[in-house]
Amino acid sequence: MSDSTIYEVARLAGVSIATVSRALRGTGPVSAATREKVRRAVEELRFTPSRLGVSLAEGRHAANGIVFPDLSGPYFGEVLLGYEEVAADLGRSVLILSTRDRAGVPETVKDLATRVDGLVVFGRTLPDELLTELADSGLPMVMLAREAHPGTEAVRSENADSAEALAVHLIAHGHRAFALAGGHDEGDVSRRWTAVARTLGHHGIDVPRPVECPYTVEGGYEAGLRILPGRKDVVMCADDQVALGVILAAEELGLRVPEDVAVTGWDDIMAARHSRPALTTVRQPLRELGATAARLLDELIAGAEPTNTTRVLATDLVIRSSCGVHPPAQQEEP
Amino acid sequence: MSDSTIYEVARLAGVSIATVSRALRGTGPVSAATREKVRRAVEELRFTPSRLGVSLAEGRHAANGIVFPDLSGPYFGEVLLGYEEVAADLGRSVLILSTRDRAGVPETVKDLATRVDGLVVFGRTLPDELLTELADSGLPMVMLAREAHPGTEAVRSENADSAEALAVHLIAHGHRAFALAGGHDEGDVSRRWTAVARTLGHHGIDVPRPVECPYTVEGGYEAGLRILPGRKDVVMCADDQVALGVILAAEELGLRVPEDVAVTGWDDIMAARHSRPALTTVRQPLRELGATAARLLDELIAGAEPTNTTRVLATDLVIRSSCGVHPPAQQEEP
DNA sequence: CTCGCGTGTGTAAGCGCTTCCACTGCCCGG
DNA sequence: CCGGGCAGTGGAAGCGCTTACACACGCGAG
Repeated sequence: MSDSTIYEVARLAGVSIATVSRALRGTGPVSAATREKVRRAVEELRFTPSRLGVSLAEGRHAANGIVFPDLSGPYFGEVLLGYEEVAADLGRSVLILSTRDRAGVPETVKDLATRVDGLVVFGRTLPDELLTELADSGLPMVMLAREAHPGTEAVRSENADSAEALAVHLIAHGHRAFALAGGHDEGDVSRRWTAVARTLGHHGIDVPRPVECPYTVEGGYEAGLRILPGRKDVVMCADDQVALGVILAAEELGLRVPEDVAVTGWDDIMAARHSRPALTTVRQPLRELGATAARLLDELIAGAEPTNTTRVLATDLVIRSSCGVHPPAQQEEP
Repeated sequence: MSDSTIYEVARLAGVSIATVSRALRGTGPVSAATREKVRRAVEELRFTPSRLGVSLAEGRHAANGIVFPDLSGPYFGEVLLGYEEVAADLGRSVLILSTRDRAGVPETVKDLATRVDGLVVFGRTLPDELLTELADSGLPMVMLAREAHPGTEAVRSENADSAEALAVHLIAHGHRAFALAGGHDEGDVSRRWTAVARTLGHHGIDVPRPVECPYTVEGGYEAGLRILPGRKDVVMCADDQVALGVILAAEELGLRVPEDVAVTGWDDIMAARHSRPALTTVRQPLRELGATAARLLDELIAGAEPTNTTRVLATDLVIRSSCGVHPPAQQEEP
């Protein structure tokens, strides 16, 4: 971009750069005649102020960052969508960083931090020391899908109550032999499994140990192959992708869902609605999660003090057919 | 971010800022003792160079932008994933901009352009004049999922041959009454429909006019309700989401897929594999599309001259059950 | 006829960095 | 014993902008 600079505009308009700046931003008084001269010069040179110069002088970037572990699957895309939308409305650009397993993440994140006015960080994407270091440096930060770290805000969706409601529904179906698919040390999921365990306990049902697996269809498939030969009534999965994988495994093993084994997911991704059997799951307000994070971050950037508080967004239990047979009236449109 | 500056590091280390810079970047000679003093000062102050200062001095941003119409649905997320991955490996940050229907897009894009070294633009997201203006200003640009605009590179996936292969397959199934769901003025899709029309023509089959609809499940559902009462054998859809919607509409109308009507998609999103019937579709290498764009852009930024060339990536015809009944051997794992 | 003030404009000081250029020692070959 | 060269370092310009401050001018009030 060999763009023209404010100096060339000033020269062409026959004024000083200060006047050009004032005319363009509407700060300070500028006579109508001058304003017009500047306007013409800007047009002729196709001048757009360099963001670098502006940011350096203003001391702000007008940009936000967001850090997530991976962009695959529908989950992060949806959240990002809500985030970008609000950020754009607030006049801020969005920088994304997907950490995956990549090495050198701390350096990359610190570099990102010098490009933005604030950062949204997903779940356990970054080590706690790094979060502390960033927060201590005064960088506004919002945590997503986890509890607030000291010096930040946070937003996640509800876990325990929904998990309990789902478990209760499954018990009402008559299911007694439960299995859990998907690792459990991560914040959100462990919260759900804890609630499920409590509920099962209340009903005198054996509490299974979660079978760890990656949160992908393949991961669910592998987990399903390990779990299903154990003659379970129902497999509760950490998310919808895992559930889809478990259903695939069930098919492979000649088991019918939900007649032989029920399966539930979490998130309500698009495929959950279209799969057969359609997936019983818990809908998270993904876009709203992103949008809320963007708004919280904006408040912090505007100067609000971090409250170390976690907002909790409500979820919806979505009953479809994968959890057992329902009387028609009870079923949602598939 | 009240970060420390290179001046504070220099003072603490007892050297000049020039030396600090050289020590940190490894340009120019620095004695081991000095290097160590600088290292310690950097550590103590937790110094990370301001990207703003670096970029302004270097005259480059080490960042790429990407502009797409919308982030909803799996399509863009996957492409973005491939793009971000390669960009990150090349040491570049990624700025995203989703235009949606928002007003003031040209201004926003121009602002974005001053934050990056190069831009990837999706399909027909931006008006041609704007593309020309950006290209003329010397901004390296890569077009995605469309033909190259003058002064740019482009990458898309193959359309005509795959569309023909799909049509041939459907004809072999015995289908004769074709319908097309999904608008057709957009580049990629119109290319496919043209190829389908040619193929049908060769076989003496009536060429239907595409029924316009948004590329969403809802759009497909609406289109399906309009199309299906017309007693068609097969509905070819602009993408998988539309196809899923048409299947929903078929169900609503009491039609069985594929026995009463066959349905095909395009893209091979996750839901295509898990829906029942599983969707016959054409797999686009979405991540590879993004990755290729990132690499092309990097070459342009490195100084390569734009060739106005369009790379075409190969697709895969994915035969599943929504297009008709196959002998078991012919079917892909669902 | 002044003084004071508001309007309109220019000058210049940063913002945080990179890098060209100049300078100081010191070592080594002649 | 001397000059050339080089390792090591600092000074300062410059990247493109915003804005505090200074200044000039014209006007109405005293």
